[in-house]
Parts: sequence; C-alpha cells; structure tokens
Amino acid sequence: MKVRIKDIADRAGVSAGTVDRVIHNRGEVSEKTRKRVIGILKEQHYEPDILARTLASRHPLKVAVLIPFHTPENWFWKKPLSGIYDACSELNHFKIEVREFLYDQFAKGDFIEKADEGLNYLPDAVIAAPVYFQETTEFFSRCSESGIHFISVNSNIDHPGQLTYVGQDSRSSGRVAAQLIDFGVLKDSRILVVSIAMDKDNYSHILRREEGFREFWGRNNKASGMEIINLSIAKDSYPYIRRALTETFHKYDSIAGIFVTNSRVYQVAKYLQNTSREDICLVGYDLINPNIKYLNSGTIDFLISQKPHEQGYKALVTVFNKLKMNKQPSPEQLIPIDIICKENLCCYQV
Amino acid sequence: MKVRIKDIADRAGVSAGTVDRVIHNRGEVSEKTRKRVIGILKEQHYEPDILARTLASRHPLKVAVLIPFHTPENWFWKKPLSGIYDACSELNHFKIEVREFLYDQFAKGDFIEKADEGLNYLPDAVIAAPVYFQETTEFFSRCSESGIHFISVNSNIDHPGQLTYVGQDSRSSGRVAAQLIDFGVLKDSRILVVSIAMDKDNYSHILRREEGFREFWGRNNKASGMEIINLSIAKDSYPYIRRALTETFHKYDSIAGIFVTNSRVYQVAKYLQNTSREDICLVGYDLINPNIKYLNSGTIDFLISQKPHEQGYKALVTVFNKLKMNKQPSPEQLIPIDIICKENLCCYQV
DNA sequence: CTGAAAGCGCTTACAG
DNA sequence: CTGAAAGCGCTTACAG
Repeated sequence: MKVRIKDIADRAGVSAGTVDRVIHNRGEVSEKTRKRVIGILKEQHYEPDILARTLASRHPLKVAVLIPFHTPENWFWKKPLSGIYDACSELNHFKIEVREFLYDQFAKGDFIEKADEGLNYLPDAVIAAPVYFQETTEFFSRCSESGIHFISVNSNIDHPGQLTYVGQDSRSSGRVAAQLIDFGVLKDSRILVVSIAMDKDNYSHILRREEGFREFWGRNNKASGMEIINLSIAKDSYPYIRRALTETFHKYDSIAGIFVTNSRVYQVAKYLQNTSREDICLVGYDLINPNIKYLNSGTIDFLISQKPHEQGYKALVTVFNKLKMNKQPSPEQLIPIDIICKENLCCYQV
Repeated sequence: MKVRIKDIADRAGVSAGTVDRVIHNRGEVSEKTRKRVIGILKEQHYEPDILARTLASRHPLKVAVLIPFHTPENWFWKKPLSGIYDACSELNHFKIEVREFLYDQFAKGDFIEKADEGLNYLPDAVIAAPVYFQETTEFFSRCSESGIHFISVNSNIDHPGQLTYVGQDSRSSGRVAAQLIDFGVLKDSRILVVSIAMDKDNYSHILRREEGFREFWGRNNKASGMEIINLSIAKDSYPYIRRALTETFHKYDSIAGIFVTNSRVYQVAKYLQNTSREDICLVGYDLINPNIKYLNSGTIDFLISQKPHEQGYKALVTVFNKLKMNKQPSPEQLIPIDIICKENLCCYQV
C-alpha cells in the first residue's frame, strides 16, 4: 500500500542510497539512472515519510527571524515572535531551530546589519517584517540567490519568489472601521480621520487604510451626507497631538466619529477623555496596553486587531509545511480582521 | 543530551523492552524493577520521541466523532467536521483514524444508537456535541468506564473526567451582542430579544445568551433608559414568526434594535425586509447561508460566529496532544467571540 | 557513480 | 517476568 524508498529502489534496480540521492537532488548519480528513478517515483506517487526522515536526519531546519525588536513602550513586535515560538514548540519533534535577528525599526543601518547576520547564519528560510522597502527588497534578492526561502509578514513587499505573505488586507480593514463608525453615528455626521505617522515607512499601511475607509463611504447611500475630514499629525508626542486636535475641534464643531489609522489611537483617546468628549465614536488599531486601557474605560469603542501572534504562527507553519512537507502555500495568507470591543476583549488576550 | 530508552535501560540494568513495558503500563514487570525504572525515568526527565514511537508502532489513534449530521438546509454541523479533518490532515503522518457517527439532532433514539456504534468501534477518544443532556451524560460515563477519553464541543456537559470543553462562552456572547446594539441605537430606546427555539435542548445556550445580554444593560449607565422586551417563539416557521412579530410591533412602536439569540436571525431579517424596517439594528448568531445573505443586504448588522470549524479543529488537536504527546489540555478552551459584519465577512469564510 | 551497512529511538513478537 | 533481535522508513558515512 505505502510506497517506500526500498520499493522504488527494487523497481529501478538500484539501492536505497541512490534513490535517496535522486530525491534530494544531491548529485553523484548518472543521468541515466536519475531519469529512471524519477520516472518510477512519479509513477508510484512516492511520498516520503516525514517521521522517518526527521528521525534519521542529522540536520535541523534553520529559520532566521528578521523583525523589529520590542521595547517596554511598544510590545507589538513581541507577539509575532511568540507566535513563531508557539508554532515551533507544537512542531518541536521536527528539529526546527529558530534564530532571532531583531533590528531597530527606526535605524536603517541596523536593519542592514542584522540582515547580513541573518544570511551568515545560513538559514533554510527567513521570516521578515519589511520596514525599509528598498533594503528589504535587496535582502530578499540575496536570499533568492542563495536558495533561501523567504516570507514577508505584517507588510507585503511582494518580492518575486517570495514563499508567501502573511498579514492583513489594510484596505479592507479601513472599510471595516468605516462600517463600525457608520453604525454608531447618525446620518449626515462629521467624521475625522487621524493619521499619526512619525516615520514614512508605515505609509503604505496607513494610506491603504484611509483608502478603504473612504471607499466604504463612496459605496453607501446613508453615507452621502457624511463629511470626512483628514488630519495628519507628523509627530507622535501628546502635546503636539493635543494642539492639532484642539485646532481641528475649534474649526469643526460636532464631530461624531474618529478613525485613527494606526495603534496611536490611545493618544486621541487621552485627548477625548481630557476634554470630556467620550461620547464621540472612536475606532483604531491594535491590542496594545494603552489602547486596551481606553477600550475598557469606554473611550475607545472598537479596536481592529492585526493578530500579530497569528502572523508569526502562520509564518512558521508555512515554512515547515514547505520545507518539511513539501506543501506549497498560497501566495497570500490574509489574516481575518477581528473586531474587538470591551465585551469580547478577554477571549483575544492570549 | 537527549535521554533515550536505552539510557534508562542501562541505568536500570534491564533491557529496552522492559522499560517500554513500564512506560506503557502494560504489566509483565515485577513490582521491584517497575519501581526502579519509574524512578530513573523521572530522575532523568525522560521524554519519549514521538516520531520514533509513531514510526515503530502498528496501532493508529482511533477517534470517534459523535455530532449531528448536516443537511442542505443546515450546514452548521458540517463545519466542525471539516475542522476535525483539517487538523487530521495536518497531523496525517501520525496515524490518526477518524470515524464519523453522525446522528439526527431531532431524534433522541438515533443519538443513542450512534453512541452505541461509537463505543463498539473501540476508539481511543470521542469528540461529542451534546444535544441530549441526559443521554450524553450516560454516554460519557460509559466512555469513562472503558477508559475512552471524551471531549464535548459547542455545548458543555461538564462531565467529570472530561478531557476538555471546546466552545464559546454563551453569556459573554450575549454581552457582546448587547454592546453592539448599544453602540448602534440612541439612548432610551426599546430593544427586542427574540428567541426562536423549537427544541428544549438548545435552551441552556439561549438562556445564557439572554442572561449575558441583560447583564450588559444592568452594568451600564447609558442603558438605564433602555427598555428590553422578550419574545419567545416556539416554532421555527415563517408564518408563525411573522404573526408573533407583527403582534409585537403592534403592541410596541419604535423598536430600535433586535437581538436574536440563535441562528434563526434570518427569519427576523426576512420579516424586517418585507415590512421595510431595515433601519432597525439586528444582531444574531452564526455564519449560515441565509444569514450571510441578509448580512450582505444590510438587514442584519452583525453576526456572532461560534467558529464551528475551529471547535472541531481544536478538539482533534487536543486529542492528539493528550494521547500522543501526553500534554494535558486546560479544562475549558473558550473560542473567541468573533464579530462579523459585511465588510470583514470575506476573511472569515474558509 | 553506486551499494552495503549502521543508525535514528522506539515497538513488537518471540523465546526462554 | 525478562531479554535479544528484527523492524518501522529514512539518512549517513564509508568503501569501492
């Protein structure tokens, strides 16, 4: 029933060792027997037994992780890492070795340095969160040349030959935010879109979220009366943000809803709380601690989660499936857009 | 570094076969050597190599699945089944054998019959969705006697000795529904809670959802002005439901929101559409096709998913972890309460 | 370029 | 009650 290497070897009139050499493409086989063995492998639908393979093999699967490090102020990047380790420990019998190459997301030079180190580790695969577009592209090209598989998470570089992308569809998440605010405010309301971005790199995220947000209003009748106001704040410091918001509220009265296009929604929440404007609908991103605090106090109504833990988890499972199980992943693995409110928060905190 | 059976055997001055007998508790070992071997196993922190074990072993892990069958009108129960098979194919190298014992959820006799068949299959573990409380309890007791592990999914029997429960916290889901409606309606609104239950068995689900719903209003200030009206409809037929709703709308004008406590929310949506009341906030349960239709048309605002696929998936992984990896699961595995609206629907449809 | 043998860590009859 | 040997399906030096 089950076709083994021995069966193939017998049919081909060679030894198991030779079949193994063919299967793993490691040369030292005459072209003639190689062809013959390959033919029989296909004809017999040979599928390797991964358990036996792993048991017999000396080499672990080496995976390099190239993502920003996390800090006490920003725990976001801790999540993908724990996702990777969780997947790893579920697969712990398969000899997987994970090595971290964590870089400073605000220092391009550090990224380049860590990327080099990652390559020197000679991994079988790389899981990378692209922050610097140009540099990541170059890095992926080098992976490609060296036959190292690579995956982008959280933000998509879309490099040719990339194994998969694991992350959210930013545009859709913007539409979700729009629907939530639409549900919570009256017709003909005024709505504010706040983008707090100190570094250019997250731009593509933010821009696509804004696009999705507007797209929703474009499609819906009720929205015809809505007025959308954009506010870009270039600096992530509360006094700066407070000034910008004060000006805006001065200029436009009766704002009914606010969409903050990234995780800095807690800054806006703080302002709303300080100025007793908690009745305004507020929607933003990411289950980081300051946001959770304002979600629980009711100032933030909804948070959209990017599920960073799941991103890491899926990335590692994908590497495993491809390299150990020879299963080709789909080119994009879009993470569901979870809507978190105070009442369902508990079940999302792992 | 890695402790093998051979290492244990050497230290104990016995053969590998004897250590194996001790590990698997299969007797034929003198009490004296058994004690000694156990001591050394503990002292050396022996962890079996699952790959080698599976490779060498003849016996598959047999899992019986005892859940209602699905019909063209009700696909809900197809989902846990696919979840189980998906988990199974991810673990396909580990020799897992799944056998279905699907029963008619409206025929107690059929449940009893299928439960018997399940036991005759002599499984290592059972995954069961309890519909009939009394009968499932008896069934679980018989499993217990025969040393068969059992898991309840979707609805919790909480039988002593149960491996785990995989499913949602119904009360919390009711609170989530309440928060959504609270967000969408004005203060001092009138809200209707509709329970369409033709069979008593789902009662515990429904009751706890209603409880959670009211609990939310009890806690929140804004809610002080809300008026909650209960409507129980004992028959799942549209004409019947229409009559009940018409009466209710006649009696109470200006209903602003409706919470349907199970998947029959499409019946209410149909009524709202037919009577041009689509501006009423409508929240219910489950991503079944008729509900999805009304979600897309905008009549249903939010659906809460019970994630039946994930329930099945997790149940099987739990069985695997316990019986193959000897990992004890937590007694309850609560599934997140996903909020689905039109704009994030796509990423939840597997 | 190819094969025979040993080994990965465990389980399974079988013999005593 | 216990041990020695063969085997699960693959990989790895090594010898030729």
